[in-house]
Amino acid sequence: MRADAQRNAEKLRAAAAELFQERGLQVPLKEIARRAGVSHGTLYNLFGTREALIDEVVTDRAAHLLDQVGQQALSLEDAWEGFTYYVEKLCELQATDPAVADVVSGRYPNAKRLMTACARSMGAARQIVERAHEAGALRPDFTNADLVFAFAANALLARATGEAAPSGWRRQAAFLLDGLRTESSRHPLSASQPTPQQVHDAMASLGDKA
Amino acid sequence: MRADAQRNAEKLRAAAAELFQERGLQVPLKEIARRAGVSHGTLYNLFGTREALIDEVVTDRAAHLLDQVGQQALSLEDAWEGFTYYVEKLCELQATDPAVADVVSGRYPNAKRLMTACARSMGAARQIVERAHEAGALRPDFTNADLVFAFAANALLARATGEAAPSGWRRQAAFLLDGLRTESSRHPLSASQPTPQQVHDAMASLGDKA
DNA sequence: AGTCATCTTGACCCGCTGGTCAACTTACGG
DNA sequence: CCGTAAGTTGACCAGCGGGTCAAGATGACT
Repeated sequence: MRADAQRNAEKLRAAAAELFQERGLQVPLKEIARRAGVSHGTLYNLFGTREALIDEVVTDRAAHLLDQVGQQALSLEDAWEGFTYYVEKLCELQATDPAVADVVSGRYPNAKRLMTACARSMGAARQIVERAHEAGALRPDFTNADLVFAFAANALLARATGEAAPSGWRRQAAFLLDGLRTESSRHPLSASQPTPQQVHDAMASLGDKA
Repeated sequence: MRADAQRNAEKLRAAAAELFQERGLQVPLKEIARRAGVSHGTLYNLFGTREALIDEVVTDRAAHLLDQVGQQALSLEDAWEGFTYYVEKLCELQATDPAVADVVSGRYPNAKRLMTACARSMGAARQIVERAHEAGALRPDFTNADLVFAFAANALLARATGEAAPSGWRRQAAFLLDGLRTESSRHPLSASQPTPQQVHDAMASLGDKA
């Protein structure tokens, strides 16, 4: 690789990192090129696809953040505290950082490294939910899939209302958490669980409409 | 107005009603014209703006549905039952009918009749929340603004995951409701209320991104 | 310095949206 | 039945996004 190409790749990575973080993973590639000060042709040249760029620029940071939150949650003595910490922190991360929100919502199936990081994070979530169940703190009918939907809802709400009402999502998250304690499960759910396939499809299509 | 124009207007209204209901209020106007079997020029001719078309085609049905849910909720003896009925039904309406979801989310400020219907519905919501508060069933720190955000979250989630997991939103709504009972308010909220201005801005910008 | 592979550029393609308007067609009253 | 006002049409404008590629520029090696 020639030195100028190297430099341009670096400029593009920097611009992409900024824009992804500011506006999410769907920012126009041409805009990234513009901010980097190179032609968009060069971007296509050096990275080929959006996914490749994401994988180089977002994956490590996102994986690090997600791992950190998961581990911190598991390191807390109390299982319920760990669970609330996890939910709150992750919601905050989503609200703060659109790139992470998009990662959590799990589209971009072609970004391989990203997907593995995402899977690892899901594992942590499963552990955290399980531990809370075992401690008898989390209502038993709350599943991992429900958590995924909750994060999806939070991501969408935070993105849609984030600028106008920066902590709108926060109260919703708090209300939800209060509804997830064991004591609340007196009132049985009427809606049945979605299948794993449904969860997967739902997440994959998160960004398609609206 | 000439008879053929009348007929075309009718065809356009019918097509618009269908498409709005199927896909929400942002469907391309050209697509409405296509389904109606007329040129898009004619649509602009007869209605001028999207808002005008919405006002003619959506307002009455949406207003009727919203009023009905509100009145039904208030007619229930038990204040808490009324509240849950209202939340559940309205969430269901949003999930079932993208047009109504868009109405509830309150964009399209130029559709005058729609906005007044929307305001009336907000009034009913306020009553329902108040009554639940007075009955001591609803946690005291839950406000009207929170309800608006909850509906926004539900609309976004239902639209994003509706096809893949048609009742994903339902469980979220159920968990939320369980968190809204008075007993749950032991755990005080840390996030402060959004200002009315924030709520307004947040709703106005709901459809802009993502 | 000269040469050639590598790299960059920006014009160009596609499809999608909203929106306008001159030229054509048609309904309807006299 | 015919003239004219009313209505319709589709080509056209502009803007957005993704994506390609021939032509030109430039880094690097001899």
